[in-house]
Amino acid sequence: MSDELRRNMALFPISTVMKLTDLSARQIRYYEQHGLVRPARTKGNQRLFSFNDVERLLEIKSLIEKGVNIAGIKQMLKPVNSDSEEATVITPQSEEQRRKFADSKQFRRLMKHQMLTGNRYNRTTLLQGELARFFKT
DNA sequence: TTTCTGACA
DNA sequence: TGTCAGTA
Repeated sequence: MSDELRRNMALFPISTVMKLTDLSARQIRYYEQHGLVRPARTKGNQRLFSFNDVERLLEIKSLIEKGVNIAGIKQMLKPVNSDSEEATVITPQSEEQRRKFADSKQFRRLMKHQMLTGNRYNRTTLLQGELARFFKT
């Protein structure tokens, strides 16, 4: 399984993303409305976020904290699809499979990998810190 | 129980 | 952005 694929796997429900990003569900949905992120959906219409989505949300968060408005962020984070989403939107395996995976050893490895590796630009990402915090407590 | 959309403040 | 309503 390629890194690209792993980063684009839709795995987290909004509750997990809230903890990871420290954003409210209201904010996350609001940013989605404005096209800042494109989480996948389950058959039940529930949002499923990927590592890429979470990372994007963290970038958005930092930008908001710096006083940048939605319009400004839209221009800075333009390509919502070109280099990541859509083409790879992995899918929502069945709910059972997803939940099972989210608690598996493989998942732990994935998380660890994300913490150590970071994104494809070999740059330390905000997500790494969030991930570490998420697993310590 | 959790999440979703829409709406009001 | 928070929060409430009515669903799925």
